[in-house]
Amino acid sequence: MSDRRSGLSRTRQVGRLSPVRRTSTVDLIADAIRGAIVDGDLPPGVALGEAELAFQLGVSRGPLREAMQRLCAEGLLVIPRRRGLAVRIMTADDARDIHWLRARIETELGHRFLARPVAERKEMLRYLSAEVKRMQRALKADDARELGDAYLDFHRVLAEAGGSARLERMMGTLLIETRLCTFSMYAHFEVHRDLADEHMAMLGALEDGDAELFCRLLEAHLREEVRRLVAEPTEAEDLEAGRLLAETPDVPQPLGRLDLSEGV
Amino acid sequence: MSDRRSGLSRTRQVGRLSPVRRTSTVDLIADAIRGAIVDGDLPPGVALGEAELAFQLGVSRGPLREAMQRLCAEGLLVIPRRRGLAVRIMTADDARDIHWLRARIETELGHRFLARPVAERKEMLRYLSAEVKRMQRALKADDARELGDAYLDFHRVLAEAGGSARLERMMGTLLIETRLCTFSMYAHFEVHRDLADEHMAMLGALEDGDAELFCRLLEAHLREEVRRLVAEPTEAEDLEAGRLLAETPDVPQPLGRLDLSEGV
DNA sequence: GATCATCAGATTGTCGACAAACTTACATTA
DNA sequence: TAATGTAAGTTTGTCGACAATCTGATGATC
Repeated sequence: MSDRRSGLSRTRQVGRLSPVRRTSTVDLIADAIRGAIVDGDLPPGVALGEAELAFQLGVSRGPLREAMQRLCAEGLLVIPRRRGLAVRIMTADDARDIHWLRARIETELGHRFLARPVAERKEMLRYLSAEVKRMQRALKADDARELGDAYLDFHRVLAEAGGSARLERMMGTLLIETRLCTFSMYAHFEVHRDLADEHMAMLGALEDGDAELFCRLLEAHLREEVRRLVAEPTEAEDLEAGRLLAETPDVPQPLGRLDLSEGV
Repeated sequence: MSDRRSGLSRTRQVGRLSPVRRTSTVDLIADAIRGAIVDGDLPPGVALGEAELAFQLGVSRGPLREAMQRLCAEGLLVIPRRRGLAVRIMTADDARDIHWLRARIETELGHRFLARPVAERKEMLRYLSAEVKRMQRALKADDARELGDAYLDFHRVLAEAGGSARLERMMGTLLIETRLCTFSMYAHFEVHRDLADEHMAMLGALEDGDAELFCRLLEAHLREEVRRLVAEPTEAEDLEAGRLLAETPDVPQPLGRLDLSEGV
């Protein structure tokens, strides 16, 4: 079977060359849009035209539509027939669902984390600690956006600890959806003063190897997060999926700095 | 805000009309391919050309490529650069991962199921019971394919009990991946004689409202399933992602009955 | 005055075509 | 004989264009 790799298999392989990561245009576009969503440059519910978006990204409509389908499968975009696309608006039910799922997944991630060898754990703890410090700095600077980014990255690191690509992907999507909840409810970044402290406590539990405490803290945090989200009733709340685009302003908004730097 | 729905909001709404489900071509294609994967018409790892596939489906390459991206996001397809597409080959690690995730999700589904009102539960129990009977019939007839389908449907019904679209979608993908595991390891449908009995027991636990027993039975079943899958070492096992397509025969195989009946 | 029909405008869904990239096979050379 | 260089062939990635469809508004009718 392996004689197919004729030339290579008999040649001595020196060093350890990792395979080149060649990303397709569709990947680039999907990442750009995903990033724009996370950054808040594409607010939920705003109707976007394909042609306009494709022009801004510097690609034609073909690859853009392919990327749209991928993001739609992730649940980040809605594609109403013949109405372009729009970032999905999260409802209170979505918020509950997302945070409930995250609780189930992340508590398990905590267990998986603590099941790893100490060396790996130490390295990850460094990363986690760095993110907590980032939260603290952002809090001092009153930088809601930076705070939110550090928050997402903290949980992303946690997701990596699971050692399952499938799980990591799920968490990645859930985290973006989490932010979409914020945007859908508040329409802007929001500072929570106790966020850093909560995560400092979680980090401590992981350092101490106390799985149960970690789970308790995490679930409390997520519950609190949901409470904050659904307590504040906004216009987004009573939007149903069906008339998702009804509220969008007629003037197509400028998209902010959407850029696909190296694409063509 | 609601005055946008001018004509309708003032008209008396008779009966309960559910919104028309207008499926796009991309949806149709994605469903067709998904179905072909589940039916085993598209075996894992076989390289497929876009043009050929598009022709068989009676569509052009544009929509097909969009559908490909969606299925790729679901983890069912791999799209190597400039090599067309192929159904993903599941490894032993994948099998473990999938079944582990299913255990986490489905035990929770059991709890959610038992938390529902009795009336709803009864109806779902009928569906579940029907699937178990289907398994028994298939077992008598030695129909591996029918058995497998009933198995998937049983767990699909369970997924619906969760009341979370997000969770249902995850489970849907995981179930297809489960079948992909079978195809990847055995390359054909496989009859397990105790499948019906195992599910009969689970059904009984749900009828009795015994959540703990249900979870125990379910986890035992999934563990057993993994054992069966990884115990049988096949050529698919030692295939790594990188040379996924290396083994594909040079003759592009006929795709079986891939059909998009109503598409154009 | 409200409802319905008609029409123009704009946008999407789909297709066909071209060029670039990759694979495979063959010839050449050490 | 094995490895390298070259070339042809095939397939993808991308783009531009056309037609079908939907939206929104205007005008006619009861």
